[in-house]
Amino acid sequence: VTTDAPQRRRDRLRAETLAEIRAIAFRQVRQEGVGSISLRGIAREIGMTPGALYSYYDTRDALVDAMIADVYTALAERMERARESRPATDPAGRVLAVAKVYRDWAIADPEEFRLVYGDAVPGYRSSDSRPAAEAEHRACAVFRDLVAESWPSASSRQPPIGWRWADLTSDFAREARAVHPELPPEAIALALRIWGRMHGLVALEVYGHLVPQVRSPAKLFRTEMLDLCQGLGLSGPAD
Amino acid sequence: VTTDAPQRRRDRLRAETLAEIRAIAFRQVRQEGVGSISLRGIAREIGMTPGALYSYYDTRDALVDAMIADVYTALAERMERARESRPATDPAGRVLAVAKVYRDWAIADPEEFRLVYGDAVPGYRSSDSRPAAEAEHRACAVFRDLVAESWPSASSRQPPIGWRWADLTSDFAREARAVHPELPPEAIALALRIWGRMHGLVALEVYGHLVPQVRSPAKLFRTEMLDLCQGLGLSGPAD
DNA sequence: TGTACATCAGTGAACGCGCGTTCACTGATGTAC
DNA sequence: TGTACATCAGTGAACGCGCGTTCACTGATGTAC
Repeated sequence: VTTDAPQRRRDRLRAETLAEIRAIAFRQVRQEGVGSISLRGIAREIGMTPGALYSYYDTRDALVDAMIADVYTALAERMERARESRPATDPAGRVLAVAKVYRDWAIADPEEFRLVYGDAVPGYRSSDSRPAAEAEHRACAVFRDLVAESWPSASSRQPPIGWRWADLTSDFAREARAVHPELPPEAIALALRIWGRMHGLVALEVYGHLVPQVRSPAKLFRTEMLDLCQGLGLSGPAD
Repeated sequence: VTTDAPQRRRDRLRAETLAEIRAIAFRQVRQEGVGSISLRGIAREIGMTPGALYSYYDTRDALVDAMIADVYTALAERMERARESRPATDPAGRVLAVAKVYRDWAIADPEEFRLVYGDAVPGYRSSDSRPAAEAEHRACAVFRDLVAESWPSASSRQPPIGWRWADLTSDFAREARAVHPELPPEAIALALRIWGRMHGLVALEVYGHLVPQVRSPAKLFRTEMLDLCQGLGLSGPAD
């Protein structure tokens, strides 16, 4: 046991440093904005030489990737928990809970929102970071599950546009059919539409486009989400 | 007449150079992305010294301001024309026409979309550019007018959340009441919600978040817009 | 317990880069008599 | 028509800046006998 304790000590220190780098990077993003993530800035704040960071992240974009994955994963988890915070017998409550988490997250930390859903960093190109893709996948799954619960009442209210499985990407369609064999492609399209609907007002707000018009964006968002539930044929949340 | 012709010649040349600067800036935005607008890059391409640009724009941000105003104004005009491309007796057609213009514009030139609705440029802070604010105002007015035409059928379908004029900014509320005295604050909130609804899927698409899921984002968008019309109590467009 | 060696976190200095902005200037274009 | 002057577009060089990244190195931490 004692033989590998020292080894573990180094590992632990390394993990701590990694966490510290990320923490400082996040603080900078929150304070300076997403446009000013820089290794040199982080190095300065952590009290390290810029070069030293390269034993932790191969490149600046790798760090950004990791940050995006972190943020997106945390969001997906919160969305999952939000959905489960209401009983399955209260589908409207579930929709509203997820919506609230989505907006609260974005408004509490707009720069994190920008990191995930905006331009990220000047030179940065996404590089198909696997963890970020997985987080997005989980978030989508939440919308899909919400639809599954609402489908009994929502199905009859869909616009008259036929959807085929081929309209979705094959991976996405395959998994949807595996998890919810009872759902038609229209339902999956609906899930994406719900996502878009939550996203729209939040994106406008984060980028400052609602400020000149509305005093209470939260109320606007809630109105929109109640309208959404209505359109799904759900009665109001069981509050 | 001949006395000020030479004066005019210089003015004309100056105006041409101004236009050329902007044109090149736009080309760079479209090709290199919104993150790489730089005076030096423009100077290089136009065949000028960087310093020379300072007799045309006081600062880099002034140029960005002007570009945003240009783009946003063009969008607003297209939206206005789209609305008027259908008769007032076809409110659904008008909504769909505006929606189509909004998405087509964004997809044809994603970088212009980013310029207006995204992070713009790294160091850039908006500086409350008047022309851009006016363009946004015009775009909002289009949504407001769409609602005015749909309100007879839409009013009874609003979610049960009371809106007061005080929930809107005073300028915005004042003008809305002047132009459409018959509309309640709920209608104005609805206009903003419609904007958000068009914006959501488009923003997700532009930033690459629909690619992994859906093969035909255009169809998804159209489905959503038909659902929107349905929710407004409008019958299908008179096609 | 003590010594010889291996690992590895972090240093310090340098590389080349592109950026926004300023400023004294040149030389062509236009103006006034 | 011709000359002296004013305007003004654009030059060229420099300023200071911060960035990502590389690399030979030091010195502490851990390992093996």
